[in-house]
Amino acid sequence: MHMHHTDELILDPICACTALRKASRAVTRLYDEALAGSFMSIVQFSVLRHIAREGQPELMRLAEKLVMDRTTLYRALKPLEQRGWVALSDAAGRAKHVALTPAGEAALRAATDAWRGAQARLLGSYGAAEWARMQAGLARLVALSGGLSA
Amino acid sequence: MHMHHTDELILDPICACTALRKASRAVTRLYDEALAGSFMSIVQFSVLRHIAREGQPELMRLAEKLVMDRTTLYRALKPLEQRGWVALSDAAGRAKHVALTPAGEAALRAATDAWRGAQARLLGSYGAAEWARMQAGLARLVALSGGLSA
DNA sequence: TGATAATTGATGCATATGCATCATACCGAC
DNA sequence: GTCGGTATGATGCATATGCATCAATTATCA
Repeated sequence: MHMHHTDELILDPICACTALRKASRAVTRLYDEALAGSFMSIVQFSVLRHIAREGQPELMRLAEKLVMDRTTLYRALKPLEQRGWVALSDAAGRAKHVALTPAGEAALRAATDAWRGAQARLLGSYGAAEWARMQAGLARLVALSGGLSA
Repeated sequence: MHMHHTDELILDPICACTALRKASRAVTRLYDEALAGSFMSIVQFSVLRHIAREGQPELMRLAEKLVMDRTTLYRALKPLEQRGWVALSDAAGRAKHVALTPAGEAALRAATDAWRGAQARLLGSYGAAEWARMQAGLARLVALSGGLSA
């Protein structure tokens, strides 16, 4: 049997992070395709949806919920603000809040149909029960990672 | 009970893509921290590891294995090439191959220790058996997404 | 063989991602 | 009230991500 001279490098098991990132990329592609007609990415959809869910969250609180770096969120909000989908409070010196505008609500509502289609297709194939377990596992990974890194 | 006027937007279940991306970000942070001393990110580690595993893969083949867009991989390789960790064949007109250089092998070997630590910490907390199931599910999501999107 | 299709690499564009850093504002201890 | 620590937002930097597009090359088939 042929052996590479780097074989000792590949005896370790699959990288958990890499496996997650691969799945994340593959599924992101699927959802982005579904949302293309709604003129937003799944990332933007996710941000809008979290804002809708939270009401008028502080930026930091929103970043935590999204498991995003602060600065990543701040800049992700800019195109949404430019399109008039979200509005930032500029309370001087205090934590800013972000809220959906009516246009943002309309955009989110319209995109939700496309999103629901992608979600149904994927989870219909994957299996709802299996997905429930996966979802719980993913949430646990987030919690664990927070504890292990911070 | 207080109701937001956007309540009808948030009745849908959790977004599978968003859940994956959150976990991906959280775990990426963990692994990037662990690899910081090795002067590479988990993405770069992942690319190097796949090259080691494949030998001298064609760029396209490598991108598929990594579930990456072609162009993302091409550009991810540039800093690795500049550091002398990988070498690209420039066979005129034909598919290029990429291979680890001795320096690349050394860097990968050195980083593998740090990686193994992060992996052990995370999976030790998460549970090896549960992780095996998660890993199988992630692979299935990749396969399903490929089928559903292409 | 010659036209056409598929593959591959490269680049422009836009956004995503997170770290380090800075400035400001807030808060708690004293 | 002041000082020091913390929280928050902003920005520079580097890389990640993927789409659209173009050029060149290879494969296919009539």
